[in-house]
Amino acid sequence: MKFKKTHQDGVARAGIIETAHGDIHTPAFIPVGTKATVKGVHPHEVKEIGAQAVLANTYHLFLQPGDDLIKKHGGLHSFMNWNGPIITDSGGFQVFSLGAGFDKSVSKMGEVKETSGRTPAVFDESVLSAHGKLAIIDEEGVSFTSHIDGVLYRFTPERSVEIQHNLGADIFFAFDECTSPDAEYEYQREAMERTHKWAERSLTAHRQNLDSKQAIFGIVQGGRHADLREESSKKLGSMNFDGYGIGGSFSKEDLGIALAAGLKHLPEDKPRHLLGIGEPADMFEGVAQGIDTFDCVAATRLARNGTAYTLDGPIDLRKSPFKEDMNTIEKDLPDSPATPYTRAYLAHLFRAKEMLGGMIVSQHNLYFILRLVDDMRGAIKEGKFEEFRKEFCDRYYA
RNA sequence: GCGUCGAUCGGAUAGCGGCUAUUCCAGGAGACUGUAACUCUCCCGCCAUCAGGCAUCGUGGGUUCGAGUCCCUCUCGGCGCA
Repeated sequence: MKFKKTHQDGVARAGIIETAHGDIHTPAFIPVGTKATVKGVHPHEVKEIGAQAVLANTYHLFLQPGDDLIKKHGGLHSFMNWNGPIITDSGGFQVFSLGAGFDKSVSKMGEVKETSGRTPAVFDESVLSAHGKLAIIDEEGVSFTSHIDGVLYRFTPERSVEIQHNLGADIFFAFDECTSPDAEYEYQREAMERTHKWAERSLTAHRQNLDSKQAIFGIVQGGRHADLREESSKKLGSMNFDGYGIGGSFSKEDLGIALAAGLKHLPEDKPRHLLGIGEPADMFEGVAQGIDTFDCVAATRLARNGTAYTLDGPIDLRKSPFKEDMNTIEKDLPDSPATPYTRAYLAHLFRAKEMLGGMIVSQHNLYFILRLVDDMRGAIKEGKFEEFRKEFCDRYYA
């Protein structure tokens, strides 16, 4: 993998990530295909809509169908019939969503509230069940029970690298710990330091495999604390990763601060990915601060739940006003895959629980977000990024 | 006509003498950012200063400390026999 920066507009930048399976022109949005499928959208449609790459998940594919099977199949590209670039996430986010975030209403951008919960360093089924969680973290790694069949497994940084080698993505992430936004400062520091150690172990494990042509990205953590973020970026930036991810969760207001501090000491000539962020305003902020790529489930999840992006903000097609709305989702995006359909038809599909509704809107939402980031790239090349940002946001958030 | 069974929120249901009448669907309003998510939450008789208050199980009576639950009347409907 190679990265070339081609344009600069303030701190925002445009460039090209070259992989064995093709180029990614950045800034770019990478659709999420957790279980080797972008939910509800055919691979050829994902391509036609304009996706340059997809992002799959180590945890999910390890559990089902198993990384060995995918290796036997010839790797993820062959398995899912996607011949473009593929990125795999390490499973670190699942440590959060199945551990600290389990059975709580904490999400990636959740409200911040203080609690005193600490994560025990012991692990077996009884401890897991006693804590009502599916994952427990210790210094060496994470023990977790499968959400599918309850079997106990263990991930370490080395194991995550091994699995991701079997999956064979062009780019993969080092195993990290994604903390809850409501964890206290001391825990954020502890988790960040653990993530740093895991990053070193991941890097070492990866470089030992001389046959691998895969690129490895390290993940900056530190929660919503600027000092931790800066420390994390300094530490990770000094390691020889091929690129970097900005991970974790933070309240919406803190995203800008976490980005500024988290990107501060990363090398300019390596790509930066902002993990799990896909709201337009947040992506504008990311690009403005020098982020090159994003991935996010929002486009497809919202779509399956009936919400479609429009240039005037999201609309929930299940709501009563759309029952007899004969307009298309977004008349100002005539090339959207959803253009041939009226809001009334889509509203009907959702009410009738027909899967086609979610499929069409998934395509539309992906098209909307992909195009938005493409337009950001175009604006950077013309030196008009901030103008484009203002123009879009003035209408979208009006 | 006789007998019998039944009538509970828009629909379907639970409820067999004891707090606030159950659940599902439909309807309404929200949520969703490295996907345990085609999911989840709340509302769905009336009033409400959001604490609560007042109603209500086809109708009208009755028994009882207490009735959707038991008894009688009527109305409507299903079934059976004439």
